[in-house]
Amino acid sequence: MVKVLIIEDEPNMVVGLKDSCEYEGYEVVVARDGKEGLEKAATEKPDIILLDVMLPAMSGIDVCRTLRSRGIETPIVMLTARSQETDKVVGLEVGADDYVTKPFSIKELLARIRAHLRRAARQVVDVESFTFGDVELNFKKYSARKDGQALDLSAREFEILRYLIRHRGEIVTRDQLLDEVWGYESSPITRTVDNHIARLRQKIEPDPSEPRHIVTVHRLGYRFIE
Amino acid sequence: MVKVLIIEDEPNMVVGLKDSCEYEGYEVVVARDGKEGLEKAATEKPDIILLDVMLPAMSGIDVCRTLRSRGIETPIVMLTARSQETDKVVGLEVGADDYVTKPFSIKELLARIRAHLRRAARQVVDVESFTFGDVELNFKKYSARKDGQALDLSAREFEILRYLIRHRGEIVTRDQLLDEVWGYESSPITRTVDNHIARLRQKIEPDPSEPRHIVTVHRLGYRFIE
DNA sequence: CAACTTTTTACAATTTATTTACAGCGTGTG
DNA sequence: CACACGCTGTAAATAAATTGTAAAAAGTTG
Repeated sequence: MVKVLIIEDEPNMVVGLKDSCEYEGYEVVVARDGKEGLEKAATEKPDIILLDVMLPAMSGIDVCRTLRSRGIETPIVMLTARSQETDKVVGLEVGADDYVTKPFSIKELLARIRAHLRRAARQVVDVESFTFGDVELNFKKYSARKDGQALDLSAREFEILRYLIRHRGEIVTRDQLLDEVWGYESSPITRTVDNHIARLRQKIEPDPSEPRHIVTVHRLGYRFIE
Repeated sequence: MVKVLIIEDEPNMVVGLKDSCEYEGYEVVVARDGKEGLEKAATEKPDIILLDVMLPAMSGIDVCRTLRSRGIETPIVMLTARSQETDKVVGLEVGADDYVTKPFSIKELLARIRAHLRRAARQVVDVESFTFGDVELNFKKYSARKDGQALDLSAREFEILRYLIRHRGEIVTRDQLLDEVWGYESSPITRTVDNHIARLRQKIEPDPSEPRHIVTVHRLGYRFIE
């Protein structure tokens, strides 16, 4: 069973989050301040942590930094009333995985939680490098080669490839990619994915006009084949 | 036999619902308040639940939320006198499958119940892959083979096959296919279905001019036979 | 600001879906 | 049994939806 640790002092917020998470079928543990949060993160071993930035005594930023410094790699979603960009940057720098600004829709938050849990679950079987055709990828170093030659891929391109490879053989929809690679909740009609795929094909396919690795499945999406 | 749990306190309503359901051939269990409802949902294992929003002590919303949080996935149809949109939204958010506002026609309610039961029944027998004759389908990967050879089916063709297979042995009308596969509400006269069936036969039948799997039932529709 | 990456836009190319048209079939009737 | 009439099969034409991709616009980064 999935366990969620909520570190939040504002009672109304706690109730709302707790109910939503329990409704989602998660087990919930609540901590009212940073100190308690640190303790419970260690003892309860939650699968994900929802962390308010504004806490009495010890700020969420500090809690997050401390957790990471202790080697705890549980996904952390930061919650805040402030919408300043700087906060977001600090939060992510300090090791949070996601950052949600109040007021947020519960639906969106739950979706993000699901995404993190999915990602975390998958990481176990994740590989550091992957080779197909004459392409060689190193996900840890973000480096790639084709025919032994250095190949220049952007961060986004790497993420797309990583996702496709994780799901190789399966059909991956554009929505799925937008959700998981871009982190978008709902997708307006956009051709972004197609464009990235096209560029990727130019880079990795032996013959981009006749893709062998990133195959399109009409009406459904794409499929990666080794 | 289909069992319906009615959670409702108003006696007249109970009688009306009970009679209608029994006339429809369902077995009926009644709970007079939320607490009793929760108990019976667990002990009686109904196939569907009709739940009044206005209940003494514990509201229908709470009952619904609790049921879902306990992992009970039985279809829930909420009944209410209020017609505010907000109620509806809350109801559906909290995990109800449908929402009917009083006064409602019994006929409509029964139709909705049937729809939910159909849907629920289908989910159980759903498969990831299916084999018949020398054809092998994988609905998850949207891949197909015939005689071991890759077979190219469009997304729509897959959906038609999926529907036929779910209802194998039964007669499936063109309207049914248009409704369920195409999502069309009402169907003007069209030969679309016939054309798709013809194309499917070309692809999957050993001898398309003498169909063995997708058989036409004159004046009624088609029937899938393994 | 300059170099780069990402996203949007626009339109062509491709694939799939639908309609049309007509031949042939099934069935009930005189 | 022939014949009418609605039902079905299906090729071909037409329409619609989906995808590829270049180029422009917007956004990022150092």
